Amino acid sequence: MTPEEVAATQKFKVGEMSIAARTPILMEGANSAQLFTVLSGMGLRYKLLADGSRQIVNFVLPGDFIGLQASVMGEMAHTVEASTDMRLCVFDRTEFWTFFRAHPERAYDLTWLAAVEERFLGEALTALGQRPALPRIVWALLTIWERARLVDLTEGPSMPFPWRQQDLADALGLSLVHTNKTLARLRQSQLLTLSPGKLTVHDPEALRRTAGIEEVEVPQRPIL
Amino acid sequence: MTPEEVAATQKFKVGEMSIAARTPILMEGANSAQLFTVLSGMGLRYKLLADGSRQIVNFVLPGDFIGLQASVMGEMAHTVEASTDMRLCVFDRTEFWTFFRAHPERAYDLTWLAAVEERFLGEALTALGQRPALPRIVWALLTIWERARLVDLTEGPSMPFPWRQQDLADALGLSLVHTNKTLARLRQSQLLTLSPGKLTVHDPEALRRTAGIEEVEVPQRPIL
DNA sequence: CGGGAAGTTGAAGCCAGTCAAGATTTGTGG
DNA sequence: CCACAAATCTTGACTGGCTTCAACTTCCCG
Repeated sequence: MTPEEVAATQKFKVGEMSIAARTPILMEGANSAQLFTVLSGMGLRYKLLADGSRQIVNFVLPGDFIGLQASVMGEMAHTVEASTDMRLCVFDRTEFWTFFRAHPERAYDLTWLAAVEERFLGEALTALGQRPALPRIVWALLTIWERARLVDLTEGPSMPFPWRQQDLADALGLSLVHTNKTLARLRQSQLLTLSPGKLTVHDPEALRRTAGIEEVEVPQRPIL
Repeated sequence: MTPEEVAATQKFKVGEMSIAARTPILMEGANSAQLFTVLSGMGLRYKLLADGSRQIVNFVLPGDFIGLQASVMGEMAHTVEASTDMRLCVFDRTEFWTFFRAHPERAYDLTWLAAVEERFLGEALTALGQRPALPRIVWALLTIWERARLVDLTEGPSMPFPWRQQDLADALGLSLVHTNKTLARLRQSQLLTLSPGKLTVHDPEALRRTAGIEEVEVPQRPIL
């Protein structure tokens, strides 16, 4: 961005906002007047079904954009919830589109962000549809870990992991019990350790090989 | 669109193109100079894995937009292939962005299309992650059927279905055998008939109930 | 220190995968 | 127009990865 663009973007930032852990940010079906960029903290996107089951659609990290669906389609297709305390950059929806009409490059970035999410969901779908439990879990954790690296959340091989095993299970379409047992196997193989609050990836290369994963490529993306 | 907008859009249409059934339109990893809107015919989006398995990411119907990922991220994350003969409206990528800078409303539409795809993939992920085989198949077929209705491909309760059972299986993460047996059960229950080339939905309401699906809502979306 | 949430582990059962063979349809060359 | 081959669909039998059920342990936090 040029300095002028940054200034213009700043002008449309309504403010910042703190959210406590375990609090919903946007609910499924909501048509919020606000949009957010995550400044810090982590969260979850999920859908709830009538029978009480839950599908976690993605994990939310700093830099993520929240509320695009509501802006463009009129309502969110999933709920977004804070897993840790979060700080959000708040934009106003109406101003937002005014801003975009004036800055087509930002519209391009927005489309880019949507395309990145689409791409990720395609990969997630492939993991759920085609991979057995162990490679599926490896794929998910490696992907989160790579994303965390890009936003500097890692300390060497480790990163904060504020999610429960139940969350991971709900993301991957596995039962909690099987998820737990598979994580135990991974821990014993010394390739990866998931302990409460912390994920450590000891050998990404070996993990990729044992799980038959070609590569975990997190695409470059713009930040608003 | 206003008449002027239609005219401007027409100007950036490079031409039309016919594609034979079973021909790839855009390959995974490709960075095409062209974008397409489907005028007629049906296709598939899919990803291939190293072990030879295949995940079908979506079914392609008239009105669908192809090539957004390559435009914005530099490469396609999946392959798009024609299942029937198709006619495509061709746009040039470079001109395209020029056009969009001049017409922000079209940029809005593009983002909308990306958001619709993101929403669909979230629902597909939920189906694969949370639903057993029978409701999963019902969800997929009802969704395709509703989409087909919106573009007037249905004749009463029926629609052309150019895909094999193997395609459906690869879309839903099920084996061909189990897909076949589940389809047989649905046929016997008189709710739905899938025969080669033709899908007939006899009782959408009852299907939704037996499959525990709240509603199949295909969001409104712009067409370029 | 007590209670609730999260993590762990074992046992039993089932949904869906795999293997295998046959039936049906489609396409094609003689 | 027929005959053969290839692709797709169908069905049965067996197997196994994952789910469910259940109990126990560990970790927090008030």
